[in-house]
Amino acid sequence: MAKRKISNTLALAVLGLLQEQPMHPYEMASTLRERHKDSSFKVNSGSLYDTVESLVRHGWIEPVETARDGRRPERTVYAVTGLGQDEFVRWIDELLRTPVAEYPKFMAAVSYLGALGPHGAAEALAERAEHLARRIEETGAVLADTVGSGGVPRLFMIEVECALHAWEAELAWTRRTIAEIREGSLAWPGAERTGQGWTWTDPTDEKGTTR
Amino acid sequence: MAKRKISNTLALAVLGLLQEQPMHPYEMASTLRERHKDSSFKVNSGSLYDTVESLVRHGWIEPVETARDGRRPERTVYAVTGLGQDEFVRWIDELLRTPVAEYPKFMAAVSYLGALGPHGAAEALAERAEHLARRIEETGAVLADTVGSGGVPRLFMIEVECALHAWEAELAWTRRTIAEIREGSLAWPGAERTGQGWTWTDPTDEKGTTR
DNA sequence: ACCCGTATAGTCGGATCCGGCTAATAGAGA
DNA sequence: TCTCTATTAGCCGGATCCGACTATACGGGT
Repeated sequence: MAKRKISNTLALAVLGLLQEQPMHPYEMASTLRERHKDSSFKVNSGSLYDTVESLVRHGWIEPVETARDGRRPERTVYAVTGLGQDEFVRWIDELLRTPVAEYPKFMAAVSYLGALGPHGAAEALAERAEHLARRIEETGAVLADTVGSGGVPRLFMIEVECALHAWEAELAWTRRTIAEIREGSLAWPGAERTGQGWTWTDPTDEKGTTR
Repeated sequence: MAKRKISNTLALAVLGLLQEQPMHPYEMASTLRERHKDSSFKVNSGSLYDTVESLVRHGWIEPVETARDGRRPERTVYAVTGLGQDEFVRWIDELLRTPVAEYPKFMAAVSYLGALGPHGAAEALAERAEHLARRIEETGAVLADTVGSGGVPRLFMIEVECALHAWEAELAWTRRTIAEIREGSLAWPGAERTGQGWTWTDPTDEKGTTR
């Protein structure tokens, strides 16, 4: 599959907002935050202006007016073009259809879980589990009093449900792994590379070397 | 929490490898690929050399020799320093303990699931589900014939189990959502923004609600 | 003997990203 | 009335990242 000319998903958010009505960048940022979309998109004002400019260059959006209130910096209002409208839908479709490799920080750390030793690893994972549990609870509450109260249709916050589900899975894995470490069912070899391949010490076997 | 001076996790991979023995960058890349660590770290040769240089600047690693075989480009071999060793452990600990916001492409797309309409959305999700299922199967197979055969201790590929778990959760959510769309239990309001707020058509209620 | 694909090893320029900055206004409080 | 902070709005320099490229060596086929 050919690479997309614009890959930053913040551009997708911009396109989404302009689908509703023309806006200036600052309003995009505040609207995204208001709607809790800042948990699915990294809303950074610096990147936002770059992104908008890039969308203009590609002809997906265009400036429609530049207004000025008093002596405040002038705001440029943008609207989506026909091309932008099409690309918006095509892009979403593509992102949904084809999973792409992502590299979450957590995976990186889990790769080297061994380095902390069984005790340290369980400790660290336990703290993460607490954070996750708290975050899940908080997000659940937000969801309950926006969608739950009927203020916003469920579809408009479906990504929050999705994220919640993902965190729950991560929490489950984390807790299970802590348990396995503590009960010893996850063997903790000391890693040593000797010439070709690996040598490690099986903890069930007494003469162990640790690095 | 103060921001880390180096945030690219590829640096963590480098540190991890140099924990075992000194190496030159090209060997790091091939070792990572050999051990399937390239699914947790984005191994890009360009980034790798930049990363190594940055680690040197920070004094976490240092060049120990520059060898040359025949007329091939010379290779610089690096080793981890004491500082680098400490930081390695501290960094892993921090990454495990505190979850940070990440912005997967999938979440971005799910945010605008509505734009595809119920039919298109279910279609797209269904294709994703197939891809995910295939990937899970393939990865499971790899895991089985590396760890399963006893060639490598389980701890050394624990991140693969973790990723597998995450994909399974994503697949479950995806399938459940497809089902909800198809059976109509996920209401599909037509989004229209009228002046302030939205108006949407609630399929159960005839006269739209406004927010 | 020659060609082609792959492995080895690394460089470089340009695109992207982001944090920190400016600057004006509105409103709260002393 | 005067200062202090928050909000509105956007800009910019430097750090980071990555794809595309160079160049040599090696092994196998024809």
